[in-house]
Amino acid sequence: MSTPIENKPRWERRKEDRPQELLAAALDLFVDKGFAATRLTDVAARAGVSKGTLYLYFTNKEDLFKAVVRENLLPVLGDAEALPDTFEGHSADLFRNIMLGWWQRIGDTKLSGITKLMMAESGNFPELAQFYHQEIILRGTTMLARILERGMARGEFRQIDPHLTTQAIIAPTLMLMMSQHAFSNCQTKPVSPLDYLNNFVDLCLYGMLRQDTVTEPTQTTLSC
Amino acid sequence: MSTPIENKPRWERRKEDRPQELLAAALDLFVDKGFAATRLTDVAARAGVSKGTLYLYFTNKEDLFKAVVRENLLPVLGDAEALPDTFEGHSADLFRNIMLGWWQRIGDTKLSGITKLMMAESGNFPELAQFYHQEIILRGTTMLARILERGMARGEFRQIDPHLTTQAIIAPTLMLMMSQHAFSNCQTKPVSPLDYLNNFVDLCLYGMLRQDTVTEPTQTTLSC
DNA sequence: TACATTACTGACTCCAAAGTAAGTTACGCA
DNA sequence: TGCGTAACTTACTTTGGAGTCAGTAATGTA
Repeated sequence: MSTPIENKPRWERRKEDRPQELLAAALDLFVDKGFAATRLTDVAARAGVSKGTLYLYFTNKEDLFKAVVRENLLPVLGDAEALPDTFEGHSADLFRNIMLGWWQRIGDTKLSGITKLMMAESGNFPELAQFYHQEIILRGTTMLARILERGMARGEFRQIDPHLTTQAIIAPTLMLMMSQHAFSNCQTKPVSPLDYLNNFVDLCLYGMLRQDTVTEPTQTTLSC
Repeated sequence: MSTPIENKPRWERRKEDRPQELLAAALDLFVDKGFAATRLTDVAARAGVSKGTLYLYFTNKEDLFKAVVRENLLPVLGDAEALPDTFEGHSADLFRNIMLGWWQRIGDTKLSGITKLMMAESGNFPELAQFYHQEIILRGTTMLARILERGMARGEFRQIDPHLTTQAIIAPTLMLMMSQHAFSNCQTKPVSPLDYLNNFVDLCLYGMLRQDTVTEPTQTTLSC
């Protein structure tokens, strides 16, 4: 209980690790409270350093914020994009694979908080929003659209509008990420993300109508 | 061009209208910048009054914020909830009606911004988040679930999990609302919300699979 | 037209958090 | 073991916006 002779220094020099630790702490707080409501003192404290140290590695609050978004997202790029090219098999399976893999790699990670963050702050940081839109949203939609086109080309999917449908598919995934970080106190019966995703994939593939009563949709909205 | 003799007073007494005008101004700025980044001076200026006037009608910033959310949402409640009881016809039509009506009455309105706002600030205002979750999200999901159950009861929809599917349907609607207020500079090709919604309704009803190849899903996820 | 009332203004205080810089301590190296 | 460097701390200054209040002017009333 009592502290014996402590030879431990009051603090250590860890120049290499500080940035990452500060970024991780900042991500947590930004996601939780938003950009403006986050205090840099708290970020520093969570990273186990003082505020002054933070300013050794980041020039100001905005710089820190941008670094949080960029540094966390860049490592993720490109992994998922290869899969559609090499996959052999029914497009429905490819589709389900991609959705669940996405969840595993990104959604079920601290990274999911960035989505909520960007949604909230995109108006205040236009160029950063541009970056996010270009590097994340656009890449995701493009990859999905290629899967839909693959399915149509192989006669496995009916003729659908790839652009609109992609948007419709991305949306619940983004929502799922965000709902991990919002209304967390309110969820009377929290939905299991995996159940949710699987159910959504079924909905996309099979629709809601009974098979024996189904007719092809009129597709008044196929506008491209 | 030159101002002639001006008898107009420098300001008017409009006790009755001020609150609404202040709320409208606050909604715009809160949605745009978030709670913390919004300056009350700007809110007052946008409403055409000085900051002091704002404090005549609202006790502080948080009070204004709560009023923005509550006052804007309460008038909307209850309208849509009656429809499913009286509707006669195929559940697919009822479903499409509800979705498009919802968009018309709420989504395509300034109210849609509140969704983004609550998503971003729910962590900072727990009781308000509770209110929103209870009075908006829960009501919406309940109504939708009843439509799904109606469809299943009448043999028009296949057996699906009402809870999960409802969540899956609500999500894109919420996203659509939010995307009206985020990344507005980035949309290279902005999607028409109505096209998007119609396409999504088709996706929900008919799925993606070709009808001649379709088989009933395994429904591994029907867990309730 | 003078007066009373009160909606409204705007300059003020105050505080919290961003940002700074002088001082302190860990630690590599002779 | 002592010295020099620089990673880190702490106490400081600055800034910006929330909240206040004494004063001003619009409007109803006699």
